[in-house]
Amino acid sequence: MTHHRVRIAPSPTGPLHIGTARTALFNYLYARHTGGTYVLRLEDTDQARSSIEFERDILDGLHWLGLGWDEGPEVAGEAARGPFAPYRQMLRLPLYAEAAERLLAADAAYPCYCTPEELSADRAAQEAARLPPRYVGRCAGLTTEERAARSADGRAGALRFRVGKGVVAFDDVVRGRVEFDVANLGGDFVIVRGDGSPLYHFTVVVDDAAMEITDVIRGEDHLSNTPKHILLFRALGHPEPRFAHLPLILNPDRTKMSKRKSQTAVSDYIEEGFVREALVNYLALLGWATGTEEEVLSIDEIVERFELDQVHKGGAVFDRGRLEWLNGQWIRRLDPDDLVDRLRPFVAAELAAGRIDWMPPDDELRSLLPVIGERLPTLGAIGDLVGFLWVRDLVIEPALLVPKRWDAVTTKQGLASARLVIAETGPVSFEAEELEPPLRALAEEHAWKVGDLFMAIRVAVTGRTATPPLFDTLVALGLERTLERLDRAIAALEGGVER
RNA sequence: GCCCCCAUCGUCUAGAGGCCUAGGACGCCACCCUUUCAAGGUGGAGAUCAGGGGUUCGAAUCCCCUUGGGGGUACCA
Repeated sequence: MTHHRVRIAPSPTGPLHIGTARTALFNYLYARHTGGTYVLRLEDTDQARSSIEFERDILDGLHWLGLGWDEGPEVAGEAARGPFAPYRQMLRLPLYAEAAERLLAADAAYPCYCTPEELSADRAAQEAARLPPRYVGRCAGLTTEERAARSADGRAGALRFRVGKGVVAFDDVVRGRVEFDVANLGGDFVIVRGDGSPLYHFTVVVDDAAMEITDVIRGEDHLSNTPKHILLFRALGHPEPRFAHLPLILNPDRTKMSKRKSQTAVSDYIEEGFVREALVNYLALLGWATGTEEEVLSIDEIVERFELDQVHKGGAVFDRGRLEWLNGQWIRRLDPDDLVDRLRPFVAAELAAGRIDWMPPDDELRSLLPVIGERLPTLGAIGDLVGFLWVRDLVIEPALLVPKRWDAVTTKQGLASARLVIAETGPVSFEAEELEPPLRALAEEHAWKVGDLFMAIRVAVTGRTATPPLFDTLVALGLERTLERLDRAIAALEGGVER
């Protein structure tokens, strides 16, 4: 049995994209399922667009998701670990130069001196003639003397790979047999720029060969590039890996998921309070299914069940609603202490934003868990849900105070008598179970609907109509602050309310 | 334009010739629970399996065509 080596090769030209995360996940799943090796390689040859900030965002994001790799740079900007180091393409330049030299020596590639103007003129002419764009091969047959003359002119030669003739076929693990006629590849393509820097199609093959990658698992957008890669593998004298092209993640309009039409940055999902378990679970189920009716799965359970050849062929629309549902499932499954740890930064963010006035201690947060857990679609929703617990002066919309069936006078009377009842229970016995019966009795005594009474109290102490259960909320607030808020609400009702 | 890929409820999917009068999940609707909101439970609407031809005793499943959608066509990755 072969030892599988797979890789994720992100380009630090933008923040970690949901699609990259999914590709990373599938590589991870495959490596772990087969007991193989999972490599991370940074493809930073586009120096104009690459940055260390993006590199950090990508590595941190993948770590956050729990998709650790066996070889590659652990931390942005730092050296990599593994037998094939370095794992950052800008540090591997000599390797590409050497490979380019070999291809040139074998005449598998040749220097091309065409100017951008010539090239775009060619393209324009082809377009006018309604022909597919392709390199015309102006420099393909240059003699050594002609090449020397052009170099002497000071023209920088790019290196073009000879595409040749024939059909390239391969067996894609998810798609089956795929064939391309080399004639449709667009002619000889550039592998090294005029300035000597190598291009993607070239570096990816040189590195996959050097790093002994056995299975290339990537997005479907690379399917049409695969014949170029295969040709390069052959020219370099290296056996071709197996290829598996994953279906794309789509915008709601079924085009390739993009920043323009969807939220694509993993960091944005983290900031909203999605948990890694849910994101991983959701992403794994985009384009793959267990074949059973299991839906909520941990990453280990997914590793166990994952099979690359069960991956779907068709693209999948990113459905945020389903992700939110899974997020709720996972929030409810988390260990309480873990959940407190994860919630804390979101409460801190509320404080930093000035939406609350102080930071609750961990044990307070923890005691709240039973009533807030099932009400949090995301961790970031905690402020909206119970932020009222940690503000000094609650702002209440007076009109909200009066239940639909009541008027201001009744509300005032209701709150005042409720205040009396609550005060009587005293601080020692201020518990949910003790608060409810007397308040219900109060409603009955006045022939009020309990819902109306409870709603008036709810709004008075929280400022909202949707909250966790009322009595748990009162206990969380404490006797003193409960009474204080009731007093303020009663005062606000003075002189009636417009509605 | 050319090349390649794809096609089951709105969405994610089960389905590898008879088990399918097509199953599950999200979302939606109703009911139950209930002090609000959730969560949970029960039920419902929702797919002539893109369309048309074949193959076969039998096709969502195999083949062909059409249509539709997507991706790729750079001295980007």
